[in-house]
Amino acid sequence: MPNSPPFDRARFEQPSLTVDVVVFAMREAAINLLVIERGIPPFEGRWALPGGFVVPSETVERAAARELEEETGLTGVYLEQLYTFSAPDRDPRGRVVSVAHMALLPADRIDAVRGGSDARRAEWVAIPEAIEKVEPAGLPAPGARSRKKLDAREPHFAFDHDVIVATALARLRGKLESTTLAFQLLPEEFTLTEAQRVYEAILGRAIDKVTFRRRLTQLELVEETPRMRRGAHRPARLYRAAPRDSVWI
Amino acid sequence: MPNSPPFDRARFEQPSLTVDVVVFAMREAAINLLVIERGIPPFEGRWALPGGFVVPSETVERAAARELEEETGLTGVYLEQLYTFSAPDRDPRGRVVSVAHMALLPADRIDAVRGGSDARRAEWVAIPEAIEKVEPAGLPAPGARSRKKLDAREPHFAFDHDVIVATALARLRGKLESTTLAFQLLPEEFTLTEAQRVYEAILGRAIDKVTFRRRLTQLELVEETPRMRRGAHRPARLYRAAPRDSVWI
DNA sequence: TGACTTAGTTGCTATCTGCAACTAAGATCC
DNA sequence: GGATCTTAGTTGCAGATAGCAACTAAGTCA
Repeated sequence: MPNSPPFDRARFEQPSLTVDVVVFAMREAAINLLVIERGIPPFEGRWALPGGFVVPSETVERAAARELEEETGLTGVYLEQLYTFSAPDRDPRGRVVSVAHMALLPADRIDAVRGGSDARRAEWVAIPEAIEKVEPAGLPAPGARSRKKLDAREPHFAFDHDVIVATALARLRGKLESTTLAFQLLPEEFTLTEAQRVYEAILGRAIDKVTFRRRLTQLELVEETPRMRRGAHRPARLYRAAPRDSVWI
Repeated sequence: MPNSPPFDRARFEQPSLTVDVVVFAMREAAINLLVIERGIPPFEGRWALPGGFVVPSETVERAAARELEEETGLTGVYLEQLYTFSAPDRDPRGRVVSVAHMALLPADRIDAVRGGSDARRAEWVAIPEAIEKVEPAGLPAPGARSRKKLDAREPHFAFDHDVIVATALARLRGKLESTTLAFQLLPEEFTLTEAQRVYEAILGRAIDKVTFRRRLTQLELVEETPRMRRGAHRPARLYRAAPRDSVWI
C-alpha cells in the first residue's frame, strides 16, 4: 500500500472492481445455491452469481449487500467477505477483479427470493458434484496458483464462478465446526434433528445423533423454547440459537 | 459481477487497487512483524506494511509477492491472500481498495530482509499489545462493519494497517490448530521444543509438552531426522515437517 | 390394537487430554 | 570428578470426550 510518492495512481490502468455473492440455503435436505441465468454473451445461458460493480462511496461488503438486494430482493441476511479473484483473464471483456462474498439464507426464507429489477430469473440449484473436484484438497488459498476449472463437458457456470462456489463451500465447511454459522441456515426456531441435517448436508457425511446433541447442549449453543414441532410422528422440541457476542465458539 | 449489459465499466470511477503484506516471523521467542517506516505524508513516521499497486497483467497474489520482493528482498515465502479492505476513507488521498496478504518467514531467514529499492528501511517489530483489542472477539469478518482502530495516543500504524495486522493475527491463530501453517515459521529442521514455542507465541498461552509432542508425532505431522541440535544442555532431536499435499490436517 | 417412524435417553468402551512425576544427557562449577 | 543445574524426553494415571448400540417415548396410520 501507499508507501509511494505523491499519488501516481495513473501509472497504469487500474482494473474494474466488482462483487459476487454465493448464496447458500437448505432445500430438500441438501445445500442449494442461488444462481442467475445469463441472457447475453459472454457465457449466454450459463449460471452466474448475483453481483455487480462497486460504486465509489461504498465498501465491497456494502456493494455485495446492495447487489444482492437489487437482483434477488434479499435483505438482512448473513454476509461475509470470502476471497478476491483476480486472474487477468477471468473476464473475456477486460480486466475485472471481483471480491466474492458468501451469504447464508434461513430455510424458511427460501421463497422470498424474487427476480431482479431487470427481470432476470434467480433460481435455486443443487451444488454440482463436480464442484468438489475444483477444490484442491480443501485448501482455501494456495498462494498465487489458480484452481482447476469444471470439466468443459459440463460447463455450468459463467466466468470463474465455479471456482468461487468451490471456495465458498470450502469456507463454509471449514467454519462449520468452529463457529455457529450453521444456525444462519435455520429458521428462528428449529429442532435438533433439523440442525443435524444442516451439518450433515454441508459436511457430506452422517453425524452421530447423541454426539451432536451433546455438543449443542453442553456448549450451550442452543436453548430450549416451550414450543414443539408437530408433524407426522413424535413431536420434537423447538430450540433457538443461544445469544452470543460472536459466531465463533 | 458481469451479469450486466455490454461492458459499461465507465459508469463511475473505479477505485485504485493495491496489495499489502503482513509478514510474520519468530524473533526472540515472540512473533514479530515486518514494517516499513513511512518517510513522507500522509502518516509520515508511522509504520506501514510492504505493498503497492497491482499492475494490469498480474493477479493480486503475484502483486503481493512482487512488492514483497521489491521492498524487502524476500522470495519464496509462504504467502496467502487474507482479506480485502475497502472503507472509502481508508486512504486520505483517494479511493484505494487494498487486498491484504499474510506471509510467513522461517526464523532462520529473518536476517535476509534488506531495505527496499527506494532505500526505505524495513524493520522487525513486536506485535503491539493494543492490536489484540482491535479485533472484535476474534471474528475475521463482521459483514460490512469496520473495526475499531488503535488508540490515538499510540498511533503505530499508517492508514488502516493496524486493522490489517489484527486480521492477519486472527487468521494465523485460527488456522494454527487445523493446519500445519506453523511449520512455515520454522527452519527446515527444528526441535519439538522450538515448534512448541511457535505455537505458544501465536496462541499467547502455554501448551502442555506431552500433549503437544503426542499430537505432532501421532498425526505424523513431523518426521525424525538423524541429527541433533547441540547446545548448552541435553541435545534435542531435530525433526522436519512431514511431506503432505496440503497444509490442512 | 399393533406396526411404523421419528424423538430422545442410557450405558458402555475406547480414545484423548491435562497434569505430575519421573528419567536422560548434556554443561558448569567447585 | 562429583554435585548441581538446565533442558530433553518418557511414563503413568485420572477425568473428560466421542462413537456406538440399545433402549424408551410419543405420535401417525392402517
